[in-house]
Amino acid sequence: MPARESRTGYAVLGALTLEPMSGYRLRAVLEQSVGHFWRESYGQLYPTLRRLEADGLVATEGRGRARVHRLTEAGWDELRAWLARPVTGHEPTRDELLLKVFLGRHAGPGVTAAHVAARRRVLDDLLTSFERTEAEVAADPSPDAPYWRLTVRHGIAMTRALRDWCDEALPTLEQLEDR
Amino acid sequence: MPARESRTGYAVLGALTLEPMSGYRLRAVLEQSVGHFWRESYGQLYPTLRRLEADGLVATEGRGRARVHRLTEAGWDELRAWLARPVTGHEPTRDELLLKVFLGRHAGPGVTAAHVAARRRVLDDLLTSFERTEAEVAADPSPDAPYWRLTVRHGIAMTRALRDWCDEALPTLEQLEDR
DNA sequence: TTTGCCATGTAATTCGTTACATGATTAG
DNA sequence: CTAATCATGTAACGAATTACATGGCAAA
Repeated sequence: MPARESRTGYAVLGALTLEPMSGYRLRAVLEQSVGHFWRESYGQLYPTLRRLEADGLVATEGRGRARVHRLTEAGWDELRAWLARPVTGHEPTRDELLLKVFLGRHAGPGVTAAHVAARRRVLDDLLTSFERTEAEVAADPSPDAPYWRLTVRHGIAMTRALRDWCDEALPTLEQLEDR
Repeated sequence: MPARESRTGYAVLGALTLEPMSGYRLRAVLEQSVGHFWRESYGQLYPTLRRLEADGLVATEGRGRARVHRLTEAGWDELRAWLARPVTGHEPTRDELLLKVFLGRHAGPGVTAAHVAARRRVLDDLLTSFERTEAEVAADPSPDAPYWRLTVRHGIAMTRALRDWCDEALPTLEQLEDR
């Protein structure tokens, strides 16, 4: 049994607070807005939409290109109830890079450092991307924008910390291999 | 199809580099050493051990309380080959707290701040625990210890960054609700 | 002798991705 | 007309957790 009830359902309900939209659009919106800490695939999305509709939390209107899903009153209630519930779990995410660092002594010379360097390389780009996003959100007059901004700042903080860790770890690794 | 080949198998092989041990002990060792970024349950562990043995990567010796699993030469080779392969994926972990923050405007007053405060509360304890661990690892003469230490420092860096983010987010949230 | 830890495992269930398959609509 | 995008979905697969079930051994 999974520790978590269907979180995908709540991500969907959450995205539909923005406006009614198609499943396809939903995926794109999720990717652009919460993509840096939450990702959904079609294989999850469509079955979830049907389940939500069966439960009366989402209603589907129109057909063809004009087909959209929207939150029902029950959907809003369910979402608000979920928002009020304590955050469950705090599960450590499995980090493959860290596992390889942990076992680094058994790797060939330079191998682990290369992994860290590879990770390091993407972080600056990620950071500028976050910073551009923050500027956009800061200029967004939507009443949601301040909340969105907090999540972006979270991304910035974590990315910076990770970058600094890489910069600290790389010399250490090189030094370890001098022997 | 999962993006990742069985990472559990490599975690098991990795833990067995320390010494031959039972599945039960394996679980405990994993929890204590890499538990902050990697967690395995018995439901994964035992089937994985059998699979590894069937593949000739692990050999099982003794029986009863004296039963232990150890790495074979093939197991060492497989582990080293995996260590050398680039880290796959960089998947953003689904963060339920962030999703609730993102949707914070739709929550009742104080609700989102309470979630952040709850998270904040555990971080100091976590941090002191990490710092104690770091001191232990720093004093550990094992040739593995410097690598272990890097992963602990990663935990410290991330925890501090998260704590600082909470401290920044809380006043913002309170201010948002003044309206 | 009974409590607790060591030890191994299974069953049910959910989560989630990837690859595949199909078709409508729209812009060039 | 044709390529790209919008749109919906299914099938196969594997990862992973939780709860359950069982038993030996050792110490108090």
